[in-house]
Amino acid sequence: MLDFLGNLERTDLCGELRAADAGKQVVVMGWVNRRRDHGNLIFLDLRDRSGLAQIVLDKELTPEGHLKGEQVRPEYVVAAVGKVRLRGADAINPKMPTGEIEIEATELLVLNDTRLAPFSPSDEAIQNEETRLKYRYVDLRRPEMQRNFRLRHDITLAIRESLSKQGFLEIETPILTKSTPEGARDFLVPSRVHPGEFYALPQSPQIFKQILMISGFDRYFQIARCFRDEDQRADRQLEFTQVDLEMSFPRRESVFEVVELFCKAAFAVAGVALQTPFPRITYDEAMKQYGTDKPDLRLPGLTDVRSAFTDADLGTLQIDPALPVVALRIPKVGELSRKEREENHPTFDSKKGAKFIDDFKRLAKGFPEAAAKVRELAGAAEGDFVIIVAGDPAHHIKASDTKFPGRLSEREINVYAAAGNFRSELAKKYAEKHGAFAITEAAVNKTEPLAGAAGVMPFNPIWIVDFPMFEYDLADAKWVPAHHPFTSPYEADMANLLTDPASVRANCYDLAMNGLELGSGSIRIHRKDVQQQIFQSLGISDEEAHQRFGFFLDALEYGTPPHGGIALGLDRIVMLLAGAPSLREVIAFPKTAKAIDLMADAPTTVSEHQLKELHIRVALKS
RNA sequence: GGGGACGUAGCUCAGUUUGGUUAGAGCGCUGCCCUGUCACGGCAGAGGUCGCGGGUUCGAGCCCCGUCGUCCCCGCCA
Repeated sequence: MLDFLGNLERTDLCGELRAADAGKQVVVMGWVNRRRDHGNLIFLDLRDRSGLAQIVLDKELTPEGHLKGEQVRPEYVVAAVGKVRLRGADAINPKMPTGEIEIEATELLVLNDTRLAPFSPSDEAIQNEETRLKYRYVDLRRPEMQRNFRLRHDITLAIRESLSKQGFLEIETPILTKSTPEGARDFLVPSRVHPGEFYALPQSPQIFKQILMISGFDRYFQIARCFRDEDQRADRQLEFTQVDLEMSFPRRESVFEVVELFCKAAFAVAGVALQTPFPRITYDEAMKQYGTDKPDLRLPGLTDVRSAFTDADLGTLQIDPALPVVALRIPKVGELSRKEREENHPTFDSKKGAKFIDDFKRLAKGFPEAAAKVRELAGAAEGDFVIIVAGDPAHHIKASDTKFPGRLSEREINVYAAAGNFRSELAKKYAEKHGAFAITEAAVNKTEPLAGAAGVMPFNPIWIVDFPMFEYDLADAKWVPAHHPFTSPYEADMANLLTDPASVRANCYDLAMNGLELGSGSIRIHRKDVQQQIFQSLGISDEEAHQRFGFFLDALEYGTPPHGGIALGLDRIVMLLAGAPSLREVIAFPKTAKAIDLMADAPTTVSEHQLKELHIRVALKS
């Protein structure tokens, strides 16, 4: 028999009660976490979002309450009325924050019962994702999840506060907007009123925020939902949230300062201190030193070890002498057996036209000097695992060898990237041995700080700058923008737009942290003549440009101030600070890798009637 | 679109190597007992389309083919 709540009002949250509350008359409400029935004495652990408190139901004190206590089961929703009392010295539970007290109930109301859940929020073991997502409401009751969303709230609030203080206005932009053929696949929404026409969900508020600058808002931000219809990853969902901002009259440094300030505030609420300014690295240097444009600074980077080998050595080893020869080093891994090394081999992306040497004993037999020099150059200590990655002349790949002065060739980038991928995969695999990630775990779990490798911080932000403006498309033999076409080139490089596109650097920047891309932005083009030059260098006619971005190009002609901005992945920031392995841990209702909402059961087919109203006919591929 | 891992009780998993009687364990669940537990304890019990379909075989959880689902990765993500 269930009880009504009536006029009963909650006075306290379970997890907040302390010894100082002893003697206080309280009403607490929540879920039964566990029940321990001793016959005439029943203990309930009552859980609400603040934590647990023990309720005691004594048959002598409250025969009715005790009777109800016999009936309740885990996850029943109950209200307990009673008095907080200190536990006897031998009954104190030091493992619980509320372990010094308990609530001596005089009344127990059973507000709701429950079907047997497929798992219990009090379970320690991680459930399989399918079950967790289907019964997300139960999953979200788990203290870890409650903590993640409290953290997400606190971070979002800190960012809003920081940006507001820095003079940014939060302005909403449309969710139903116009499809632009650039970038990712759009989600389309059919128009009922306009047969055959579609809105698109925004991939980002990019064009709108630029128009807000033209509109004179000077500093805009938005915690913006974005939609991209692409395949998912652990750090990528179809819909995700960006901290999106744009500012007028900025130097690049002004954007960096704004971001560094709000990041500092956001990380501070998680108890993490970030050092500002964040370090910077050029795109080329990032590729050379880390083999990626989102480096993880917690581990040593790549080392150029070309000088350790003579041309003859490289010939014997069948290494391309014109391509980079780099060493990657994973500290403290110790000696690996042949079998252990071979298990790592599938991790290496051989499609990039690179090869590796991980058998140093064998290398040292044939090339003792080179092997020693490589370890010396890489700064390898005893027990550090070193691998050489180099170009494989035998492996033909579709990549350009064309060397544009001052720029890495595609094949060079491929060798660095193969080394970079291998580095981060091995770093993950041997995390326990090198210990460089433990300091991050300790920081997010707020346990005692562990000693990481010397100088290693738990979170390592870094700005990546000086990206190339264009990439060469081999298939179509033309230059294509590496970024969206409103990204400004450096003023100094503009003269080369048509004569030497390879040398043009984009005035854009990425923020990376611990191997994750956190954000990306740029100083935009604000002048019509520059925009035209860019289109011209991309081979886009005026007519075509207007068809694709018409309204925006119009707006550009009405007094556009110099402006620029950035967007940071809020979900990824929270994921990092929560120490979560996937975005799904910090998004309340995420989708699976196949883009399904297992709880709501979306997507689904819709009725003929709905389709008809939208002028849509479904034609499935047979 | 491609590659890989996984799928056995409500949950976590063992059993699959080498096919062979009635498929097991822990937790949870149900009933009874228990006044100081907090992962309470004790006794008894229920619970299985071994993801699904097909094949091989005297016989399939185990072998083969297909398929579905979850996860990870490549492609993709201006």
